[in-house]
Amino acid sequence: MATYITKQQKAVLACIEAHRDRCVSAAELADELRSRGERVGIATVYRQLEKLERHGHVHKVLTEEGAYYQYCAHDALGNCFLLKCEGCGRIVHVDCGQLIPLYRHLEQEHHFFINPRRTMLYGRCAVCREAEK
Amino acid sequence: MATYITKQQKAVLACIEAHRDRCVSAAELADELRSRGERVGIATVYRQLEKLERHGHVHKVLTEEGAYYQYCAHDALGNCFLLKCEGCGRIVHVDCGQLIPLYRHLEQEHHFFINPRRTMLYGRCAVCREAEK
DNA sequence: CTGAGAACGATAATCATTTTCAAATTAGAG
DNA sequence: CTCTAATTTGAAAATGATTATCGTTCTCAG
Repeated sequence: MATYITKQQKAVLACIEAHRDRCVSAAELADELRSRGERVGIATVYRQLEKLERHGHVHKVLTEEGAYYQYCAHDALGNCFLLKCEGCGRIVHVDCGQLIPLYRHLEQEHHFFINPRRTMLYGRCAVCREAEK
Repeated sequence: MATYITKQQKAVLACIEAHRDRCVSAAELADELRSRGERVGIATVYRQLEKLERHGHVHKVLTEEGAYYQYCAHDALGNCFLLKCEGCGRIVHVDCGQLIPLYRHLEQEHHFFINPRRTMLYGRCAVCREAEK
């Protein structure tokens, strides 16, 4: 066998899945798991998150304060992309076909093949935009 | 007076401005400045980059390998965006209007206002794509 | 039940970035 | 030009998130 299924593995997946739309750091996840009585080292949390990211179950988001992770349902890919508000930090999932023409253009004219799982657009959500006036 | 104008300040700005479309790390900038005979410490490079970013002269890009900086002419925005190849790590600077319809769509339908300076699309460049077959 | 291989966790190592602080630099006043 | 106070610098130490190490523990096919 190539892979063992461990209780830590399940625990990390379950914990990040429980958060759904919120982004959490590795440290937050570790703290939460420990407060539930799970015995999980921070290194394992990082290892699991990396594996989950490779398999497309989790999005990794880079920020000034370090990396954040977010659960990502398998079926919502392809037409789905991510927006992150620079104001409130919230990550918005948008599921619409508007990106397809852009992806096609980049492939044909610029020979670049987008990975939607990894791509995040930055900007301001309506609330923060309004608040700044 | 609130601010002194130093030669290091001018040197950092001139150096990153000379790169225009390329992204450079703080270490690369420092090396280049030193190879030109400038006496500049790495801490000062970081300090100047931070100041330049605050003033909107420079665009900071976060990657797995650390931060990259790119000179940003005030007028050349909107139509330009960044692609990063997950294979070779190269950052491609694309200047075309193809993103405009998407931005407009996001504003009108999803009430989200994109910041092109922060946004980076991830994927595979033609070379890496080909090499993987 | 067993053992080889996989995963674990504590801790050390890494490395980009930030902070510290004495010395050097700047610019306005005299 | 000279003096001085405030700012900036750079070498080195500190920080802090992430990764690597390695002996121990766990998993599961046989």
